[in-house]
Amino acid sequence: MEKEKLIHLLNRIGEMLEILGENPFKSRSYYNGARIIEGITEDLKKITEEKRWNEYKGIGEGLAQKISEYIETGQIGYYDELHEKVPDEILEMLNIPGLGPKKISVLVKELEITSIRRLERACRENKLVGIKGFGEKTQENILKGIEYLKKTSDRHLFAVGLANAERLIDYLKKEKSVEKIEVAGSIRRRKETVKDIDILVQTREPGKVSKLFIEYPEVTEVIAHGPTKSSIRLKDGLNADLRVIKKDEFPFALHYFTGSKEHNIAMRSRSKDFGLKLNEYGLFTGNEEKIQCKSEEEIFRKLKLSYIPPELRENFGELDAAEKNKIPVLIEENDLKGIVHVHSTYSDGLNTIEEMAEQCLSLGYSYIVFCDHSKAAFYANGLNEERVLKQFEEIDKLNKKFKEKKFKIFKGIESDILPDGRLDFEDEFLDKFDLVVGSVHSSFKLSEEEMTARAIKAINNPFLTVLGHPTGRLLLSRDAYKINLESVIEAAGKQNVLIEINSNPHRLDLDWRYCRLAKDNGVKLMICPDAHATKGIADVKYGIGIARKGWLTEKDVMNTLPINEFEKFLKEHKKERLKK
DNA sequence: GCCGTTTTCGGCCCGACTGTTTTCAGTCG
Repeated sequence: MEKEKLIHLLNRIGEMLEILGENPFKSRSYYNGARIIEGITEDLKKITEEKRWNEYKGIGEGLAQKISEYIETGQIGYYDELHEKVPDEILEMLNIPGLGPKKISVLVKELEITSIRRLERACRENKLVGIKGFGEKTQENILKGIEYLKKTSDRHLFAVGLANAERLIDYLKKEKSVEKIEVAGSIRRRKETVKDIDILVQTREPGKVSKLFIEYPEVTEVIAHGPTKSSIRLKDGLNADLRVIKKDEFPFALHYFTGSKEHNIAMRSRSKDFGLKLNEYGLFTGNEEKIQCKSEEEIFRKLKLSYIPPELRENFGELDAAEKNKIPVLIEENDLKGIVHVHSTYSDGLNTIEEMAEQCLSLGYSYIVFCDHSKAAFYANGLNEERVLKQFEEIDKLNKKFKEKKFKIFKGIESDILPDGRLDFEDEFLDKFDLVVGSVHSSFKLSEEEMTARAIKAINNPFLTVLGHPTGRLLLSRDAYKINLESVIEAAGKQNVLIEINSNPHRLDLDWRYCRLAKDNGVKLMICPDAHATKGIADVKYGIGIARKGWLTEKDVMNTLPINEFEKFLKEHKKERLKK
C-alpha cells in the first residue's frame, strides 16, 4: 500500500536524522508525521490535491511539501539525499537493544562499522573496548542484543503478550505483600501487537517482589534490576518490566505507563496549560505542591476531562472528546449475545456443529451462526450445494433439541469472493442462508483498483450480509492485500452491508483505525471469532478490544442483539437489501 | 520540523537505569 511506504519513508528520515546527529526534535517531527498519516483514513491524494495538509496539527510546511511530493511522484528527494549518507544496513543497527543513534554514529566514524554483520565481528575481535564511551560491558550487551535480534522479532501478537502478562501476574501474586498489581502499556491499551509487558506493583516489600520477579521460571535474561524498576527477557522472546510504585503515586504511574507516549505528551502539555506539571509521580502545581488523586478518573477530572478508557489513549482525538464530554460508552465483552462466523467439521473446523453450539451455550450466548467455507475454497474442504443442504438438515434437527434451552443455530456460509467479485453460489442458493459472509481467500496479488472493485462488486450483491476480514492481513506475517478501504467502507455504507471485525488474534481485521470511519459511514459491524474449534470462540474478546479501540458502542455491533431481535434483524436486513 | 490569545524565536515531557565515567551521556519507555 502506498500509504505504508510513505509512513516507512518518514520514519526512516527520522532515524537517519538521528544518526546524523541532527536536532532530535526534527526527527521527532518526522516520526510524529508518520503517526499522523497512520491515523488518517481519508484519501491522501485528495488531501494533497485540495491542499488541506494544514488542517492536520503536527504537519507543517516542510512535511506537507514532502508528503505531497511523495503522493505526486512516489518518492521523496530529501529521503534519497539522506539515504546516500546513511544506508539501510546502518539503520538496521538501531534494532539492536541498547544501541542508539549516538553510539552507532561513533562506531561508523571510529571503526567504519556499517552493518550488523561487521558489528558482530568487531565485538568478537574485542575492537569496541577502548573507544570513548564504550567498555567491555557495552560490547557484551551489543553481542547479546544481536543474538536476541536473530532469535526474535521485536513485536508479538497481543494474545501472546496478554497470556504472558496474566501468567506473570498470577506468579507475582503469590507474594503476600503485593497490595495491587496491574498490567499497563500497550497490553492495557489493547494494541493488536505489543512489544513488551509493563507490570506495576504496589507493595510494602519492594525488594522481595523484585527478587521474585527476576527469579520467574520463564526468565532467560535479567536486563536491569534497580530499586524501582526491573527488566527481564522471557522465553517467549518478549521483555517484561516491573515497576514498584508507592501507594499515593499508583494512579499517576498507571496512567503514565499505560501511555501511549503520544497521549502522555498531550496530557502533559494540557497540564502545562493549567500551570500544572504531570509525571509518573503525580500532578504538581507551580510550587511543586502535589494535587492528590485517588484514581485515573480523578487525574482526568483535575484536567477538566472526562474519563478516557485506556483503549482510546492514542492521541487520536480523545482529549478533545473528553473535554466536550463526548467519550462514548464503549462496547463490553458481555454485550455480545451471539457468536457469528464459526466453522465446523463440515469444512475445516475441528469440532462438530453440536460441540460448537454446546460451547456457545455454556459460555452464555444464545445463538450461533455457522459459516463454513464454500465450494471455491477446496483447500479448506469447502461445501458444495449438496453438502450445505445436508448441514441444514443437521442444524434443523439440533435446533429442535436446543429450543427448550432458548438457544438457536443459524444457517450461514463464508462464501468466497471470486477474483471478479462474484460470490461462489448462485443467488437463488444464497437466498437459503440466514446470513452470508463474503471473504477473499485467493488472488491476493490483484492491483489496488482490481481488489477494491472486487470487494465492491461483492458488496453490491444483495445476498451479502457481512464483508469478512476486509484486508486479509495476518499480523506479523502477511501484509494486507492492496485495497482502498475508504471506498470499500463507503460502498458498504451505501449498500447497508456489515463489516466483520475478525477476532482471530492473527487477523484483528477490520483494523481499529478504520472502525470510526465505518461508523461515520453508517456501517454496522459484527464481531466474529472465525473459530475453527471450540477453543477459538473465546477469541471474540480480542475483537471487543479492537472495537473499543475503534470507539464503538454496543449499538454499532449487531451481534449484541438478543436472539429475537437478531433474528428479526436478519430477515429485515435481507428484505431491505433486495428492495434496493 | 512544528508551533504560538505572552511568542515568528526559542522552546519542544521527563525520569530510571546502565555503563563509563569522577559528574555524565546514552538509551529506553
